[in-house]
Amino acid sequence: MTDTARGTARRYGTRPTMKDVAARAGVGLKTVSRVVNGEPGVTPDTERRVQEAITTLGFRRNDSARILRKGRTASIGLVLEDLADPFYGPLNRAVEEVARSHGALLINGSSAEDPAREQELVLALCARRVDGLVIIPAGDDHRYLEPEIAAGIATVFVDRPAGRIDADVVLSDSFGGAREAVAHLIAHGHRRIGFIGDQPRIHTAMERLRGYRTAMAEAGLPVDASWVALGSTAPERVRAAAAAMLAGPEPVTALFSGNNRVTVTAVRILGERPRPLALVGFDDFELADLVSPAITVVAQDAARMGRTAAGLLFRRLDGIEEPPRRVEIPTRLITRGSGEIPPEDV
Amino acid sequence: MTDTARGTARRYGTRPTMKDVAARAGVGLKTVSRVVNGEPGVTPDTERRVQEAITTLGFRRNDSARILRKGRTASIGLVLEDLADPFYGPLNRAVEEVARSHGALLINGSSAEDPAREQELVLALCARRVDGLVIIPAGDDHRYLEPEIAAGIATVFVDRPAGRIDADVVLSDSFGGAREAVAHLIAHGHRRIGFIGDQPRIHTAMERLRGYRTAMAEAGLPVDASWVALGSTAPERVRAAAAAMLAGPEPVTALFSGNNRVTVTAVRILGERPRPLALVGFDDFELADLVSPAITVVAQDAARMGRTAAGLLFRRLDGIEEPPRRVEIPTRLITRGSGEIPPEDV
DNA sequence: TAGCCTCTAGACAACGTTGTCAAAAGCGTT
DNA sequence: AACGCTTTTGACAACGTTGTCTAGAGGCTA
Repeated sequence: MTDTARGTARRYGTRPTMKDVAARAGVGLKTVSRVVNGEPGVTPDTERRVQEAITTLGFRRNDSARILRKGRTASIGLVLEDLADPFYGPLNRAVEEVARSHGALLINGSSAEDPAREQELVLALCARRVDGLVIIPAGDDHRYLEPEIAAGIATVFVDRPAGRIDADVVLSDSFGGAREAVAHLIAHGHRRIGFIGDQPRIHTAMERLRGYRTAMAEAGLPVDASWVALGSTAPERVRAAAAAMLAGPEPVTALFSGNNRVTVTAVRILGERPRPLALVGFDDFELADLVSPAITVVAQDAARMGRTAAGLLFRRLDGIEEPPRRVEIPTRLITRGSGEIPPEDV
Repeated sequence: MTDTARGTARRYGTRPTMKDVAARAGVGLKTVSRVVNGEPGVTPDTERRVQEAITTLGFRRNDSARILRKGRTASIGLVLEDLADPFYGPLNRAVEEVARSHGALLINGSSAEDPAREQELVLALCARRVDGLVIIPAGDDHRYLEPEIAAGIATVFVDRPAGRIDADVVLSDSFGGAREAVAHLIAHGHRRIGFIGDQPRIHTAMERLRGYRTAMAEAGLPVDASWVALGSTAPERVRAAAAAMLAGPEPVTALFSGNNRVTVTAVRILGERPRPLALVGFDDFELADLVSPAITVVAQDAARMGRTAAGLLFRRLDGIEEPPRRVEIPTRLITRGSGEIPPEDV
């Protein structure tokens, strides 16, 4: 093969470069670059020759080199808590769609709710020079991001606010949603209501607790210390918390669960009890209408949160300068039955 | 500031490079590289000076440049059908974990079940020179990947086999699972069983259909053409298909649903009917035990599929040469009630 | 003290692309 | 036939890192 002699042969594991294509087509390097990028100023005839060489050699532009040269990577990073959590699926997908519409790829990873791992992941993404970051924070101190932001990496936080730095953030109205949920239970006659939520260091957990307390206070109801349980969302912990609230002479007659994992466990507990227990869960889930009783929930619009966050990110990337924004996405109470069980039935 | 004069000042949006660090620390470029990468042959004193400069300037290695130089990107691509589909959550997460344990990042995207979009996404990942790809194929012709594979990009297909190329693939035992499911219904007395599955161009849909037909044939049961409906998994389509099977003088007495989206709709339909209908679904889902009746399913181990696929990928990346493998992950029938309803009750 | 060896350090090229600039070619006008 | 203009083309440097190679410093032995 003449190519071998010319030095444009392909060894296994070695890819042809623009130089190879140029040699093959008998044109200059830059001309190949122009063809590959659809830049003007190339004769149809030359273009054809280059295209031919590209096809024969199986050339594909090396974006690593392009990125190095251009400075922009056309990729954004998404750091969330757990890729397997159904709550993040629609959010993930929404961010991807927006990225795609801007021609960017999505690099993502799970922090597993571990601040150290979050930081490690975020900095790895920064080293890759992603153009921007969408972060569902696990930690509560993000000052480590300051040099990165100063260097131009746009950053938007979702679901929970950033810690100790000023950045865009998109939140659900946790406080309002929780307050509405608890007020709903109170309206149906409950006076002793338990709250099982996520770890206290998680912002949304505290906001939902605040909503709970506010609704109780507004109704003039006292809150017994034993009615509030914050901590891990592991089923055993949730079971233990629920058992504690349901024991004793004055058990709670209704439960407000702070997120979808807690809710699922709570539904299981309900199913095992002889008599129903009123329940409202924060965050909707598939089939919530099919279990019996159907579960009343405070629904968050995860897809909208993702879209909003990614939209904000690309606004920044498009160079729009404005002070950091805080966007709150409203929640919606969906009544299905479990929240409307009166205390007498419990 | 002396730095300005020296040319090592930081402008907004410009990051310090190793050159800047070197100038600041008064050492050579390569020495900085050695410190950054923990290579030996640097005096403790020199190392300290370099570290100091790194911290002051807020330097972070540019991995784009590193990748260009080294040829490996330490990242793998994952292309799946829909990031928001709960079935892919655990798979996604499992792949991520394996990637992480190998020090690689995960770039992913949804094909939305569109072959053209799959190809576009895959080729974009190849242009980024990911080290390997895990693909849940939407298309049925993957010859476009040949040059990429020849160039050394490792590729593993999951859930469905590759089309017209020879590559590693990790599958569920769709045939066996379906056969077992239908045999289970037959064992409970059903003779007219409907199958609602995914589009015929999807490999798993056909395999499950084959399992269905085999089980029926093995029991000596005829299959009426109207009992089989392949197509979109949109709720309306599934409803229409079910309605057709349940109409007429000889309606089906049991339903076998070909994937979890179909199952969810089928559960809804069941709930709306005055009398129960036997149902077995392919693919487990959260709360399948809590709806009533609880749903009997053929469970796939998505996490194991992801782990296996990623494991295979990294084996290839570690240079292990062997002919393409086809791994089949067994399924498991989980009986919960809906599959054990006898035909008389229907 | 000369000779040799080891260890630290830096100069330089290379990875594959794109931006800049200048040369060459084509064409119409005078 | 000479000039100027536009269009096409390619040479070259640069992006920020790492691998190779060599120089210099320092210590040890003969």
